[in-house]
Amino acid sequence: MTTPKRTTVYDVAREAGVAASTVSRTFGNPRRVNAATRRHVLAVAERLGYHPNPLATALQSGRTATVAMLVPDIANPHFFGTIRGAERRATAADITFILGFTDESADTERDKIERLARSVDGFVLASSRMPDATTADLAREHNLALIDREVDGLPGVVIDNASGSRQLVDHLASLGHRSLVYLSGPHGSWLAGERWRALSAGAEERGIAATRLGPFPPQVAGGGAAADAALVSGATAVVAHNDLLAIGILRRLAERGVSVPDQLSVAGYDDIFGADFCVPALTTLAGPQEEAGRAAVEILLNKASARAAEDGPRRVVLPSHLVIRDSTGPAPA
Amino acid sequence: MTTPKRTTVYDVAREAGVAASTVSRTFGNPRRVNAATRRHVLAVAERLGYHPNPLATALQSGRTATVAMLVPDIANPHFFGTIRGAERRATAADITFILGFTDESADTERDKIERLARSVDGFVLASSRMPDATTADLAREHNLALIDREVDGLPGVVIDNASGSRQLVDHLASLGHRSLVYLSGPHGSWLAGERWRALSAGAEERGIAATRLGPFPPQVAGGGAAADAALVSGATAVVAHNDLLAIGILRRLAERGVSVPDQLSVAGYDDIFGADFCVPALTTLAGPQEEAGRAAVEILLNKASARAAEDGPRRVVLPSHLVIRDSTGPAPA
DNA sequence: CATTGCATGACAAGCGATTGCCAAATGTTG
DNA sequence: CAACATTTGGCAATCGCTTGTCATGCAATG
Repeated sequence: MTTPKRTTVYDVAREAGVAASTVSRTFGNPRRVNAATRRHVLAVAERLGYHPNPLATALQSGRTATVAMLVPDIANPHFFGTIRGAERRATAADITFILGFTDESADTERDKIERLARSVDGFVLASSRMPDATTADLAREHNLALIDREVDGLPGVVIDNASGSRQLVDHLASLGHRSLVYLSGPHGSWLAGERWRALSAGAEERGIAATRLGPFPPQVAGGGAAADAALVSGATAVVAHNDLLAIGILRRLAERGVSVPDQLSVAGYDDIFGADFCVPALTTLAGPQEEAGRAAVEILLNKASARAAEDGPRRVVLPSHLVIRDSTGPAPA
Repeated sequence: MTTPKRTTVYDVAREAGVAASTVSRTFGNPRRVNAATRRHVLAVAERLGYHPNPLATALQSGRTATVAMLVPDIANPHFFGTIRGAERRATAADITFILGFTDESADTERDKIERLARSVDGFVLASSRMPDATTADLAREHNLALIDREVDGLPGVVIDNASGSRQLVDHLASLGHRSLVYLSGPHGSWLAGERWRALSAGAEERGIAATRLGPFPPQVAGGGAAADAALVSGATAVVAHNDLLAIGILRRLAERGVSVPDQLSVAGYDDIFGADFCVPALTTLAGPQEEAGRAAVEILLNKASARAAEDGPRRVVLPSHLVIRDSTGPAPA
């Protein structure tokens, strides 16, 4: 169970006939040690089964070789890809990956950050629920990379919702729709604001009416109320805040005998697991989720190492693309 | 970004007029310090914004207050619940939660364990792919809790597949099916063996024929081959290794114009996200996923603290229940 | 009132690395 | 061959906290 006695730098040093510092440098700063010596030390280390103790390393150096990712809720398949991308990137760089859920709560988020502060080199905040000011404050003390969220001056990666939403509007417009309704996500959600902004701007351009309803909980369960609200609105197309909500809407519409897309078109965001096999299959805006997670960790890693050429926070915008399936169709006559 | 200077036990000690050890005990061993002193120290700590450095604590004490969970692949929604349950339980106990993916590889799994060994108090291994011997070896040096896997002498939690599979067989038998085929998961999968064992035993009892085909990759993409194989077998009911595979099968059958459940009944395991809204909605064996994750972490925590009353490895068996939906029906005449 | 027993708190030695500084060894150059 | 520039390796302090050991002061006991 518990290890009796681990081999340390000293064991290796003694066995190899060098100083402990040399062993340390062999691992952490190889160019400071002679190639031959290095090889020898590594061989001895190998033979003794030595691995540097990450805690001791972190304590002294301040580098923990660990990043933490905070996600609102794992119940949303949307985050799978992002989580996986982040984990993969971290692992590839020999970085330990900590995952936490914030239950959609800004307080929990903040709390977890404080709690983990000393144990990690940085945080990936996915769809953070914290207000701008709080986030900016935290960024002063911690290394942050945001996903799907923009805060002035902070680095991060977003999936291009603006142009994606335009595509969505164009798609609907081309099908003859003259009015659409956006069923909004959580109140404080940056993404919801962003999407609505793009949607309404696009709608105006195309000369079609756009209204916003909500907020609705961005879950399948939120679909009931959302669908009913959409029906009352009289619009011929609904754009849901995300696929979870859209799927819930499809269900409710089926229950109420509203035919999709004949009577009403429905679209979502994220292209989550299941979006292709619900009925009808969902038209949705897809983005490179995994890439987003990867890029966010990348940002963290870069900031940690070369803080050179830092001409501003690193911002990454990833392209989105519209996946047209069966839930959208010509506007009813 | 980087903290300039953190407050330490010494700062607090000086400010509070006590020894550093007293401050330390105030946090780690409260009963060793006078209530009044304790209150005072805590107040000072609060005022100074002091939090013990988890790394330093871990380095000295050997307790890291961290657990790691290793999961084959996050692409399978099946694991969401388990991950979430584990994270919740850990967080509730003020334990940091590390998540890693093993890509269905025993080597990766083993490697990650070695790598994290010093940084965590224990591992939750979900659907571990490692052979029994390896697992037992590792358990000698590390604190393990298995999920959905049984290895002699090791603690863990499983969802009762045996009785669940019986329920499944009974359900099919009662619908008049006289032959079923099990489309098996990965070759080395303990779960696959377990399910087949229970399925075939149950089938024999009910006097119906059971065959096993595969292995198939336990993913939606594996469904094509699986469905075709099932059709050739001539059985009237197929039981897929998991819902992912089952959903893939449903798709393929739809493509081929085979009507489910009229011509063929299909069932899966796990009751994953989407199992209720695929077409037809999937009959599947559901289990308390979240509870499993929670229980596994619990085991780890108990082992770490009270290693008393240890009359054997702790084993938890969680009940499963059959969710009957539309993908199973009367056997064709 | 002297004695014994406890509960507290202080000291100091680690836990296992990293790293600034300096000395020795090596190689280069005139 | 002397003089100097570079490497390379070693010493020792340090990161922030835990914990065994021991001294102290107090209350309880006879």
